[in-house]
Amino acid sequence: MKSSKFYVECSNCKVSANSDLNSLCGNHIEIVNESKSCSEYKKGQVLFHEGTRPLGVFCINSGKIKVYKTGVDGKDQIITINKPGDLIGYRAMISSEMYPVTAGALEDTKVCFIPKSDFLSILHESPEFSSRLLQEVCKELGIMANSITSIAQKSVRERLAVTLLFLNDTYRVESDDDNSPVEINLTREDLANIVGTATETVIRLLHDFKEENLIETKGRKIRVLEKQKLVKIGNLY
Amino acid sequence: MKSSKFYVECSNCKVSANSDLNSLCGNHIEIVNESKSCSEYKKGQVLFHEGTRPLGVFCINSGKIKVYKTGVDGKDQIITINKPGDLIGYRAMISSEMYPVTAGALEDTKVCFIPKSDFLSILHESPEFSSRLLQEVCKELGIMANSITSIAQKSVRERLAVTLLFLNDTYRVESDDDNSPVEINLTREDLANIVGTATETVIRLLHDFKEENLIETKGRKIRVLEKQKLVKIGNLY
DNA sequence: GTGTTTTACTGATAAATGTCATTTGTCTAC
DNA sequence: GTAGACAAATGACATTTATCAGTAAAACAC
Repeated sequence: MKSSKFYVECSNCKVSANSDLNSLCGNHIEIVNESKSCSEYKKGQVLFHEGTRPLGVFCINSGKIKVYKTGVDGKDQIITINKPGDLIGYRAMISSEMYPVTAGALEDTKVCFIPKSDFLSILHESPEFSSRLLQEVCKELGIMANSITSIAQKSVRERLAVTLLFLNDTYRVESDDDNSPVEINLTREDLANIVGTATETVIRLLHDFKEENLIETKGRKIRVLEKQKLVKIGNLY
Repeated sequence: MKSSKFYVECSNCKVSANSDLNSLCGNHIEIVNESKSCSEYKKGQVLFHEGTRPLGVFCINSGKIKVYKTGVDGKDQIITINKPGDLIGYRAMISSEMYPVTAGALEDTKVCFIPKSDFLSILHESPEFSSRLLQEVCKELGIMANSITSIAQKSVRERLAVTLLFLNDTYRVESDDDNSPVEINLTREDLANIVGTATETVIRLLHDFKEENLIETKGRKIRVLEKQKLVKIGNLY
């Protein structure tokens, strides 16, 4: 499964700047550092499955994770894409439920795993951390409300435009400035599973966007050329 | 605006059994009781508007509140319906954002309003309460993920069946047992705004359900007759 | 109760999107 | 580097759902 191990010290992990874990004090950081295990997931491998019991929390060190839900007909709906620094898998643990979603690697990804007992005890001991998580989760609920409205009301063309802009940010690497070209590397099927439509529909609309010179493609890779025009198409006021 | 005042003591408020506020200790309950103000909103009145700054938290005493987001074309998407005991309006406050949604009364509704400063200080002082809220919010994120998948993948007929089952629970009164008839009292437009479709489509599908003897209607009121069959239509495994 | 406004309902039609089948191209593992 | 597998692309078609227009009925305010 987990193909290989790697090792980082939390204290000098470069993703900590982007992580909720950075609200922990030195003492708690040390507990995390001692109890965690680091491993690499190959593209396509699953971190946890919908319907299973949470055993701990994952902190992404490098790579990208898709968090999705599989519908009755077997089609996946991607809920979020997570990046280095993000914590995943803690929500169901906190609400004492089975995972409502599955998490899988979109590319080769390094993650640290913090066991449930350690995570929960730190959560209880550190008001700073739990307050930070509460803020985070409240913010995400606003984002989700927005997603629901978007899927319910916008056309597929609009949603695809919005999604491309989102992915353009997600796939941007640190070093890039805001307008440097970004290579979005996702299968058309994953893209369709974010937008909430059929793969063929995405392909046809990407073709249109290409003809309108809004994007360019190279194999499966997509580059956004005209952000402003996509903003307009997406009806993002 | 708020047409009339009423008064309840938190200590003998009968909704507290269903409220997250019941995790507060006597001391904190007293602070809430002192600082809160109670008022009644008439059907159709708005508690807070999308885009405005949160000033406090509402605790529903009686009635029902719809929480919705208005799309660019002016159509509303209802995100949740809240009942007595529910707290609303705290999320944006916690994440220090403007309200991402609007809250309006679906029927004449009594609410208590707890000012921001009092609510936030209690949140910081009471680990039990903040932990309870965190659990609550995490659970809701799972529900939202489910909603997104449902809107993205299910047909309108399936979603309407699911929504009717949900409303059947929401409109059930305490005293009723699980199988007593429930009167769902919502405009067809609100129903469409939950399902995420056009009003006419809802009307046509309700007509079908009626012909299939799954529901009966009396004016605008809807009664669910065959829960099990709706479960099947909704593809709720 | 009565009048007025709002909502429910019906039909006809158009538009958007999904589905299926097939070909072409690209990725990946050996 | 090449074979085999997998993904992208395209066309034809079916289906769902939205939109518009108009009438009937119900809810609400006085």
